[in-house]
Amino acid sequence: MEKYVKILKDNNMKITSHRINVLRYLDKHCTHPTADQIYTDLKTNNPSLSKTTVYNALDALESHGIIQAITISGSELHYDITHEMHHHFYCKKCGKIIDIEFCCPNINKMSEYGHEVEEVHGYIKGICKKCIKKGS
Amino acid sequence: MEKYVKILKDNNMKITSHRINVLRYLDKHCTHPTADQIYTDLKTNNPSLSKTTVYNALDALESHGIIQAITISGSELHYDITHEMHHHFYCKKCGKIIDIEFCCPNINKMSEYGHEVEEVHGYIKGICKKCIKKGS
DNA sequence: CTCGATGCAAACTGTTTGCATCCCA
DNA sequence: TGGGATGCAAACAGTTTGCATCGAG
Repeated sequence: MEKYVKILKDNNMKITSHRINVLRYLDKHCTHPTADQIYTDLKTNNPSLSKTTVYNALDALESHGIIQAITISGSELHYDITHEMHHHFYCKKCGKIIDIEFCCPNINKMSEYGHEVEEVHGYIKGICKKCIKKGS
Repeated sequence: MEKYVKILKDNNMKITSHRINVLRYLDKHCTHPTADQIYTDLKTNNPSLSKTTVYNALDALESHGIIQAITISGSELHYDITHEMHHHFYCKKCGKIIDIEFCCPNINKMSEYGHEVEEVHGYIKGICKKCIKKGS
């Protein structure tokens, strides 16, 4: 059984080819794509695909905690497969999102506040290495 | 000279009453308001105020680093006066944004990556204390 | 007097909704 | 076969843009 089928099955989600494709796309691309990027890329091999379906699939996957929405850009959502905690760097110039491998040890302190923590996002914004080089 | 006038002057920004009002609003309200909330509240005492002006003022203040846009909700921008580094908790139920007083000691590690860091945002999402109580 | 700030309306973008049809379980 | 998934179009929300007018410096 394919890896993605298993993930869907384990989460009691109906198995559809679109969901598998979206999931595989996010697994294979570490670019933190937007719904539109996923839609455009998948549509080339699957012309009947609708953008609504991509939104539906992303919502379903997110609500099961399989993927996460990244709100770093402020204008559109980017998506990431949920795995070990890591942070993100957002380049204000080229818009690229880069994985940052450390994470904050103070997160455990959150329990002191009495809120129920479901997600932790570390967003660092600035100018990326490449754009600095280009700019100078 | 009023505090807010000084801030604008120090940043070589033209002093206008709208900008002062937006700045004062953000200083007095720790609610991380959206552009629309600021607009609605300021409009009651200043009926001729336009939403475009609020957007312009927020953009100008942000580009000078006086305020920061918070992208935690994913659907609309919230604003915060820039002061000591702190993080934010977002309640998925009531939508409230709550200040979190700690910040991550690993931020200094960012220099290792070669990117130029301008902003650091720590976003924690879940269910807030009040909503937990209400829910049970 | 000049250039940036303002206000209005229209445009734009990403996302959501309504509803008929389709297809997995 | 039933209920959730799909696809299309229209609706929506937040933000941006164009442009004429206003007002701070």
